[in-house]
Amino acid sequence: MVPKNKATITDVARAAGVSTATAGRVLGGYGHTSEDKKEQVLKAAQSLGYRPNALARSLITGKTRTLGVVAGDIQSPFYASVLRGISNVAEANGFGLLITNSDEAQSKEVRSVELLAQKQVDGLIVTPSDTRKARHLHNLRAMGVPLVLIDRAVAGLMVDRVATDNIAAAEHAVRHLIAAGHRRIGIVAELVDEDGGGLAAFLNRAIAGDPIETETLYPSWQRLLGYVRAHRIEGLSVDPRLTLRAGSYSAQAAQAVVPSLMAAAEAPTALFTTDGTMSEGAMRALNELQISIPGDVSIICFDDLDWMSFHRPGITTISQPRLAMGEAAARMLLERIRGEEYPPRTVLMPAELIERGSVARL
Amino acid sequence: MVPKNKATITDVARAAGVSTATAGRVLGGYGHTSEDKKEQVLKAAQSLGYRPNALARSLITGKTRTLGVVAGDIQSPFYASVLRGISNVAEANGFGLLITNSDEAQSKEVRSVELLAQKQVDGLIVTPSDTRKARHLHNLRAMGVPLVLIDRAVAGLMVDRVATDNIAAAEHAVRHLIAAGHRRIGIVAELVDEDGGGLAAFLNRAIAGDPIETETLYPSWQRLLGYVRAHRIEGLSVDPRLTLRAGSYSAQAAQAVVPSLMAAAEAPTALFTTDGTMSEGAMRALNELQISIPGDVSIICFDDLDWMSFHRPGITTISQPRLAMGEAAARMLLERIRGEEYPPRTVLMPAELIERGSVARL
DNA sequence: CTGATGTGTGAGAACGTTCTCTTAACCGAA
DNA sequence: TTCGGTTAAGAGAACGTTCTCACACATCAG
Repeated sequence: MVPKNKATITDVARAAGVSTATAGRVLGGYGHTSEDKKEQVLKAAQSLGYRPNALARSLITGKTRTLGVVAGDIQSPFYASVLRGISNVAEANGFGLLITNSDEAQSKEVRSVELLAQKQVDGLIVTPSDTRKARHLHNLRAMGVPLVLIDRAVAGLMVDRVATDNIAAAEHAVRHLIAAGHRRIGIVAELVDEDGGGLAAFLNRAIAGDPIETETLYPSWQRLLGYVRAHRIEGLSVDPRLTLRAGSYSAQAAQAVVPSLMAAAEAPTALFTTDGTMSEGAMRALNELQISIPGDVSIICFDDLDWMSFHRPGITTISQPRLAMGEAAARMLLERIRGEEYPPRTVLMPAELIERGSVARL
Repeated sequence: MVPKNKATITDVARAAGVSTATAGRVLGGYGHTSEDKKEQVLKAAQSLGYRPNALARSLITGKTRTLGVVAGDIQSPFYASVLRGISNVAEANGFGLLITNSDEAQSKEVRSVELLAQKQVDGLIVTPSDTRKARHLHNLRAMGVPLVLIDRAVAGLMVDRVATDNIAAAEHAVRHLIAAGHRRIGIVAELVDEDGGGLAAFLNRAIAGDPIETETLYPSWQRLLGYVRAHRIEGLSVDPRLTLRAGSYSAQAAQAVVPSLMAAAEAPTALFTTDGTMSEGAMRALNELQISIPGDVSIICFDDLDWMSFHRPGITTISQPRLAMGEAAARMLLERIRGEEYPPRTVLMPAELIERGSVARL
């Protein structure tokens, strides 16, 4: 029996012959009620098909039991996995999930945050699209809205954060290539929006070993830094011509930038791609150029995608724990929502090198 | 200037020296207000950092401008793309998106729907995990909650629905294999929860050309039906031993079931996998068995995944418009929410055969 | 017997909006 | 002048809950 027009707590109270207060106590599970009244109310609720209105409840309690997420693009394997991780712990705690895409554009991110804030989410998980300016995020903090950052940091924004240890992971990958005898290693990276004077200046500082503020670096720059550090450690010089900047976050951009490098006089013997999208673009380019792996060129990719294990040859990758990152972020956010107080925490998750068949020994 | 404690419309009204009614009219954009009052209110709102509380608004208007989605698993490429499509039109219309996973388990689906209903979403998009019984969905209809189904139908539930034309697409794929000279074609399908007497009985009815209620068939069964029909049309008999049922929706299950078939006395010369997950499992198995494509076996996959275009050889696939499906579903839902009345619509989207290099001519 | 403590119940306020009424002013037409 | 219509603005109800308060009635220690 499902009535067409929804029953409210007042209807239930009337049907059960009690006050709305008592009905609320039974149905909301707070306060004290006698067994018989409880039974009456429950029976009335059942027969009326009562469903609590979370809106009204939230309005008065000030809690929505809803988390807001601003992801770059739900569709990409990275965000899809992270979201699943977030969803797992949200669900386990009875929280809903309001999800938006920023497409890595700050204007969209700002609109998303505004939407989520108006809907009164209890907390937000954001992958900020700009690591420098982010007034909307500072505002959230000032308003006391719990906030957790994933994958990127924001300068001066002291909040919880979870990310991969990009520098160490990239360094590990490149040293693995060097250990296999490779001396000319190309890097295919997004490297959008250079901060502090462009790619050349960054490379010079990195090569010279100058101190660099790594926290607020974009992941692709961090991975480039790891690449440079690996060279330094192994006593190799870095050839800037081997640094391929896609300039935007798309497989097309990566694909477009690879051929020139491979056709160069001194082509690299190995490639390091700095994320799943770059990997896809690079693979597309190599496929079109009929370059064989690892015969003509070796490759290590950042982020282990499904196909890499059954591709021939298997692709050697840096596997980052995407699901666990989402879960960690959600758990940290829930702690903040519960009111637990810590100094802002940064969780750097280790990535794992998975050796398959895409790296040749020279 | 961002005040710590949030300002309400009452605060704004007081600061502007008007009634809450007038402030509401300005800030909510309804009714009439004079220019000077409007200016005062806007200025007050600005300086107080006023942000409307969507909860309170929704409570009284009865509209939340939020869509609920119950997907199987956000993480899978299929759902990720569909969700992105939904998200695109939701966002364009100023709607939020509350997303949950069912993992294809009805118990979780029921809990998800309950959560979303309590949060008073204006409408729901669901990929029902059970096409037979779905009381919770019938209840929604009875309560007048707009509902759109994706990918699957539910027996007796007359609501809008968008899906791929699975039977035609599968038939097309298998006929393509037959045209290439293949006579023994294996099918790798999920085929969970047989309805009406199991796989053998279903095959017999399909082979005999008996009428079959196709609407409420699960996609993998529909694709199996297309497979059988292709054989009928081409005058070939169907060998039930070539029907591989994974029995659950996971790549592992698909992977586990392939080796026996390939080792059989009369192994198939071609394989048809009925979805992305089955494709992945089959590819894993073939890779482990060192079976080469298309030399040892040809393959056509259902659902075009990213890697299929740069895999060597390129994988010939049936490409279904996942993004467009999500967009269509969201658009239909928004129409219903706006109150437009039609008889329940079923949108069957055509899938496209993309020829690449995984099918050999015999 | 008194006071303190705890349980059970209801009346009514509160949450932050929008909605419904009412009043008032103004305008032009009868 | 009177009437109807439009525009502007405020008072207060309404949405469906939970919260606060008050009160009645136990029970129990001193």
